Amino acid sequence: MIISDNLKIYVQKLRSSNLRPTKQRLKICQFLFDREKTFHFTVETLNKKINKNGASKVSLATIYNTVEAFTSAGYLKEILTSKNKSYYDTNIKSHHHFYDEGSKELTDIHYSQIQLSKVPIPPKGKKIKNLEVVIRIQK
Amino acid sequence: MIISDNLKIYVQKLRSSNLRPTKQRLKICQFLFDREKTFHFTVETLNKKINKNGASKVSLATIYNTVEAFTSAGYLKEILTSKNKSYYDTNIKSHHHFYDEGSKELTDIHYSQIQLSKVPIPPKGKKIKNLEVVIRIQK
DNA sequence: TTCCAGTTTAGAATTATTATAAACTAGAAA
DNA sequence: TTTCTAGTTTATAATAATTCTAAACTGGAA
Ligand SMILES: [Mn+2]
Ligand SMILES: [Mn+2]
Ligand SMILES: [Zn+2]
Ligand SMILES: [Zn+2]
Repeated sequence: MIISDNLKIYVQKLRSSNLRPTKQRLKICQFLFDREKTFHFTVETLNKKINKNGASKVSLATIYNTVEAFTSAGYLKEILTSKNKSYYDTNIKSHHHFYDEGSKELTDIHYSQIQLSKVPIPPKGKKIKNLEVVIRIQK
Repeated sequence: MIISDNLKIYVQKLRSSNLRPTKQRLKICQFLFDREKTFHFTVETLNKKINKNGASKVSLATIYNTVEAFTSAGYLKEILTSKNKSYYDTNIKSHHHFYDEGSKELTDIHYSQIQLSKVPIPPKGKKIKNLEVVIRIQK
């Protein structure tokens, strides 16, 4: 079901995340990366979608492990915005978000849409790891 | 142990949060608000400190309930920065933070220390609820 | 083809948080 | 003051997200 060009890319992504290309992991890759547009998800939604139509099942543990490995390797971005649940993003370019507190959905804000004209210097010996803004919105 | 001036303030804070001034809640107030400087905490650290030296105990449920009520009433600010735990701030003025991923500690950034010279318009029918920046730092 | 380190998986464990329900109490009213 | 009751406290159970475990399974090197 995976066209061979993409297969190579997925195998490469897995290998460089220190993961062997198994059929479960390739199924996850296909769902995450075989798309025109990037998207946001939680482990809960990913698990439901991956295991929707019968065929073979992928365990929740494998989904957690793979998402975690891809996040460490930089193929997914984790977005901390919600009290009890982690969100992930297949858009790994640095960018900002709206977070709708009603629908609990994230929307991308292109990096150039926010300009920080003044940023403080971090404490001695510390470096800025990440400066992405989450703007909370509601009705 | 609570000087009477502060007592009045605490009773007022509790009443306006729709809470009766009980001795457990006053103990929490004293710990949170009887200080020169504001500070950041988690429910876990607050519970430990409140119940450190013997005397009378305050249950974890009461701590959760009181913190939640003060947050809704605007006497505490909740800061979502960590995957599995909520942080709270007794500094309720709008301001930004450094979050140290090593020590897991928050540091205030005065509101004027960050200047956003360009901010996107929220989607139709939505308003910006909050625009406070968390800058992740590490060694 | 063999073989084993790496993998998958179901289920248990952990952690933060929220809910429950019985015993207690603040404070209004008698 | 005493009574009375709605609100409160508390221990404990329940829930939800996440992480761990250990036994069965398999990718791929040799
Ligand atoms: Mn939680
Ligand atoms: Mn959790
Ligand atoms: Zn995004
Ligand atoms: Zn602060």
